[in-house]
Amino acid sequence: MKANANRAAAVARPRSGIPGTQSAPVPTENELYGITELAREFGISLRAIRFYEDKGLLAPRRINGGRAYTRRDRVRLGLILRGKAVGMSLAEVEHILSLYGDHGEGHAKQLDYLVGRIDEAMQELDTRRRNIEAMLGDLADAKGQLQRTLALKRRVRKK
Amino acid sequence: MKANANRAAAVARPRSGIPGTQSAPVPTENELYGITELAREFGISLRAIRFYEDKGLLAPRRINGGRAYTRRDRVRLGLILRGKAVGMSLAEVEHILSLYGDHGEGHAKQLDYLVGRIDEAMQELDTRRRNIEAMLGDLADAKGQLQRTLALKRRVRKK
DNA sequence: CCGAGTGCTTACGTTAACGTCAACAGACTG
DNA sequence: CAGTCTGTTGACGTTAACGTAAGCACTCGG
Repeated sequence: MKANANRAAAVARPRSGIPGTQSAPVPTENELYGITELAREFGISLRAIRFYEDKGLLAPRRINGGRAYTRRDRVRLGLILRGKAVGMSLAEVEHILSLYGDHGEGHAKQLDYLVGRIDEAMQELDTRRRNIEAMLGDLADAKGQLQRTLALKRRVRKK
Repeated sequence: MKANANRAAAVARPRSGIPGTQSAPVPTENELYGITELAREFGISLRAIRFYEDKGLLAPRRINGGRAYTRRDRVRLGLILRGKAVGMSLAEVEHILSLYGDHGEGHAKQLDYLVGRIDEAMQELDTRRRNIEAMLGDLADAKGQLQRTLALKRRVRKK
C-alpha cells in the first residue's frame, strides 16, 4: 500500500522519477495522473481506459513505459464517460471529441467547417433530449393515471 | 406489389381473412398491423421486431401463423425505439415498459410500488438529460471560442 | 536479493443487438 | 399449376465494449 502511493506519486510527479533529468520546469500544464488514479476517480477499470486509448480516444504520453495523463486527458475521459452516459457509442464520442481540439492554427475554411459540425452534433443531442423529454412526459402521464386509480381505491376503502 | 398490399391488408383486417368466420365485430380495439407494415413505418428490420419479441418486449397474437400487432403493440414498439434513441438497453426498456401495463386490477401496495419505480425511472432519465445539457453547454462554449477566433482572423484579413 | 505491488501487452471470452442466410409454408396471380 | 410475395423458424456471423487471464518487466522496502 505504501508502495502503491509512492508509485502513483512517481508517475504523477516527474521530479521524483530520475533526479536531475527532469529538472526543466515546464511553465504551465504540469499535473500528471496515473492510470489507476484516473480509474479510481472515475470509477472505471484500467482495462476500459486502455481500451479507449486503443480506440484513439486518449493518447497519454509514456513515462518510463507507464501511461501519464495530463489534465486535458482527464477532461477528455470525463467527456467520454459523459458521452456514454448520454447513450453515445465510442465512435460518436470520438467524433465529438475531435471538435474540441487545439484548432488554434486552422484555416478559416476549416474553422467554419468545424462550427458546422458542432451545430450538427448539437442538433443530434437536442433530438436526444427531446426524446428523453417525451419519455418523461409519458412516464408522468402513467404516474398520474396510477395515482388517480390509487386515490379512488383509497376513497372507496375509507368509506 | 399488388399481392403485397393485399397480403398486408389481409393481416391488417381480419374481415378479409376467411370470410364468415370473423364476422363478429369487436367493439373497440380493432386495427391490426402486419410485421412489414410496422417495420416500414418505423424504419427497422423485420428481424429486429422479432428480436424484440424474443426478448419479451412484444407479444403479438398469431393469425394464420403470422404475427398480428395491435395499436398497443405499435405504441410499445415506438417506446422501445425511443428508449433506444435515448441510450437505454433493451433490458432497461423492458423495465420501463412494465410500468405501462394494464395495472387496473393491482393491489394498492403494488400500485404504490409502481409509482416508486416510475419515479426512479424518471430520475434516471433526468440525469441523462442533465448530462446532455452539459454536453450541449460544452459544445456551445467550443463553438463560441471558434467563432471568436474566426472573427479575429477575418478582422485581420479585412485590414 | 527477493517478494509484493503496479503496470504492460497479447490473446481469448463474453454480452447485447442485431444481420444474413437457408429452407420452407401459404396464398394469390396470371 | 408455376411463380411470386410475404412470412416463419433456426443457425450462424458480426460489431461494440469491455472482462479475464497469462506472462513478463520494473521498482521499492526489507
